[in-house]
Amino acid sequence: MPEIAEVETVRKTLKKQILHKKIKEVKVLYEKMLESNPIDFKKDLINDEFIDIKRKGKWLIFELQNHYLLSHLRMEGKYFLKEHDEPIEKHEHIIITFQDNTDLRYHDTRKFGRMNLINKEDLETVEAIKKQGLEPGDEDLTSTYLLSKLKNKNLPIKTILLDQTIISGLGNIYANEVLFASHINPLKKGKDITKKEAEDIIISAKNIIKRAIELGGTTIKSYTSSLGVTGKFQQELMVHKRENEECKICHTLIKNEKVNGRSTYYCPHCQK
DNA sequence: AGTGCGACCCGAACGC
DNA sequence: TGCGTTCGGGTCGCAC
Repeated sequence: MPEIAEVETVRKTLKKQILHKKIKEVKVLYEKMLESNPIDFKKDLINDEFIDIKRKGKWLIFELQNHYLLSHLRMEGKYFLKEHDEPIEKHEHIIITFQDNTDLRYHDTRKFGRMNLINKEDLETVEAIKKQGLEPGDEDLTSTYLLSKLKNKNLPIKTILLDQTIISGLGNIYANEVLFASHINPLKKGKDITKKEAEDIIISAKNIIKRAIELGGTTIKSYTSSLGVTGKFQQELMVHKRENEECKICHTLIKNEKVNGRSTYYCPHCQK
């Protein structure tokens, strides 16, 4: 499932391959995928071209001459580049065809991903983008910032780390890994996090995300595509998806329990 | 305002 | 074997 590292990898990979190619056809095979009206979506994309691809948190922001295409991959979204004459596969929902007869195809098994085509001047008004917090790669993300957000919070720190308005881009996998690296129990309440612990969280988040991006993301499920995006970070996971396996540090069995409805993996010995 | 939870999806895993 | 059921996961929107 794509987290920020995968999204960043997709951004970089696509950027090398689709910029400045004129769009000649757009197929929308699953309309609920779009926040926009499908008719306008097609009309506005055709004859335009991608001129840059940016990212905000887990949102991909495709810049065109006149619009931005916002795309969130959620759990299973993937982009493939294919020749236009290749058969359309079951879960390909949006197909953008370029003048050179190559397709950019959006594939999403569970149909959870979303796209939104907006006018350029409206980017600042899109709530989903506007409310994103600081990113792990952002210099302004400091323990002071995090502590200010944790003050008075009764929620478990694990839940808070998933709140994209505080830290943008940490998903379930990285939240589990960051807390392991910081030796913090996932259930510890936000308001009880110390300055030292907040520092550990920030340092771990920055390191883990940086490392994951270097390795091209996590991708538990195999994710080979025509883009050549294959995550290697899963080999470095310390707790995530390792229930009842030994902790790589102390050999205690890793636990998995739901915290606010989300699978939470931790070492009961290393994360007291 | 802060918090909790169902809905959105469908393949995989599980139960019988 | 084959059927039916349950589960998961990021985000939104609604209820409290």
